[in-house]
This record gives sequence, structure tokens and C-alpha cells, in this order.
Amino acid sequence: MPELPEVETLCRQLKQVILDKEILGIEILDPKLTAGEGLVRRRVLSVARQGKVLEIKLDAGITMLLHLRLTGRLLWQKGNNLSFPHTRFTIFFLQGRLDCIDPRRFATLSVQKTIGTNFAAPVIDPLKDFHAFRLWEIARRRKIPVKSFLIDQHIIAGIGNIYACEILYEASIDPWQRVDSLSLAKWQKIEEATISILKRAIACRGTTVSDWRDMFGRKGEYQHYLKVYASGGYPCPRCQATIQCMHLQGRGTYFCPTCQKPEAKMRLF
DNA sequence: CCCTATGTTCCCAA
DNA sequence: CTTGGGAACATAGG
Repeated sequence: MPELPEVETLCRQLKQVILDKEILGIEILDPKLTAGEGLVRRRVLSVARQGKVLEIKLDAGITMLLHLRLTGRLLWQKGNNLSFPHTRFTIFFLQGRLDCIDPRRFATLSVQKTIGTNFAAPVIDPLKDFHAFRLWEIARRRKIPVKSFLIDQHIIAGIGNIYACEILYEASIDPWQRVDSLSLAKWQKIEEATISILKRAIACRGTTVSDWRDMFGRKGEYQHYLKVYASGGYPCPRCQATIQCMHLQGRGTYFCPTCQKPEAKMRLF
């Protein structure tokens, strides 16, 4: 479910609730996630997001890395409510408990001892260092469709299928256009669209098209601002042409065939 | 039964 | 080495 705005929402909400708090206990219900054992009595020093990964630093030099993949959720609860089905682990604090719920069990949890040189991954965070010129330089050397480039987590960390579709619609660029054919001016349009869309989606606490919920169980609001995602067959808000859906890399890719007109010979199939 | 799904990784072929 | 396609992971919903 979660892309950058959803993970950022969880990150901010986690900070409100568990920063500086002590872990009183952990219950692991999914044997795939035993990495979480041994964190009892540790205190939360910081919560951060790297791409779609939540990074929780504890004392004693311990770092938890949580990736929710497709269907992972975090839910903060007070009191002794019954756990939701598919709850995979629970972390208990004095103030409440944090449930990780994940029907498809794709979510991953790892625990690392922080050792000396913790070099940053050479990955671009769309909100911190998405600069058109830098992206243009990297893209010049690649021959993949621009949408594949935007959702490649080794290049840019955090953009997934929904926001890639929205960004390319906003920038009026064909998702299949080869990245090595994009001008610097087009990259400036992509930069502008990416930053405005992701910021607005964060302000909306994410996009709920099916089951995304924030840490307090609330739906997001950005689904009301989607222009093309999940709108196949509906008219384009700009030109009234019919929004199309085609597969790219096995993912549903929504676009306006008129506003995002393919440039001759630059489209890949 | 069929298909789809906001993610990632691995294997294989061109 | 690069790229694209498909399967895998596991489950719910239309």
C-alpha cells in the first residue's frame, strides 16, 4: 500500500507517539519477523524515513528497519482492544501499543547494530534532493521508459505506481518515453510535478483507494485529487479524452493519450 | 473460476 | 552489462 507520502505520514505519527518512549515488550506472531526479538527495554531515539523504509533508532546502537511492501499497516492503539486479523507483531509501550498488520506477509523487519561508518545510500529522496539537472544527467545514460525510471528505488526512493502515474500526467509526459530522450526542460516539469504532488499527498495523509489507513486508523484524502490513477475510461480533466490503462512492467499505468502524447520514435513498448 | 492489487526480488532470455 | 518479461511471495475482493 504505502508509497512515500503514506510512509511519511506514519513516520510523523510515530514521532508524535513513541519518540523517547521505552519498549516494554514485543509479541511476534509471524515467525518470518523474529528480528524484532531482543528490543525490550530499549528507548526510541529517532524515527526517520528513507524512501519507503521506516528507520527507528533505539539506544544501545540498535536500528530497526521496517518496510511495509504492499499490504503492511501500522496501527496505534490504547487499551486492550482485540487485535485485527493478520497482526504480525505488536510493540508495547506504557502509553499504548503498536500493531503491525499485514495480510499478505510481504512486509520485512530487520534489526541492525549500528557500526561506525553508516554511509548514506546513493539514492535520491524526491523531497530533499530531486534536482532536474542531476536526474537529467543520470537519465541520459539509460534507455528505459520514464515511468520505470521514476519507480526504480535504486535511483529515486519513494515513488510508486500511483504517484508515478500522477506525476507524469501533471508533467504531460508519455510514461513510455525513453528517459534518454527527455530534455532538461522536461525534467524541470517532472521535478515541479513530483514535489507539488508528494507534498500535497503528505498534507492529505496519503491516498486511500482501497485499504490504506494511517496509524490512527483514518483514511487519507489524496484520492480526491487523483487525476488519472484508477480512472481508466473516464474523461481527462484537462482535455476530455478518455483515460487509458495499459501495462508497463506488469503494473497498471494510467495516462491521457492526448495530454501525454507519445513523441515520435521515442516510445517503448 | 477469472482477474486485479499502492512492492520487491529473482531467474531467464534477447 | 542492460533491459524486459514473468514468476514468486500470500491474500482479499470484484
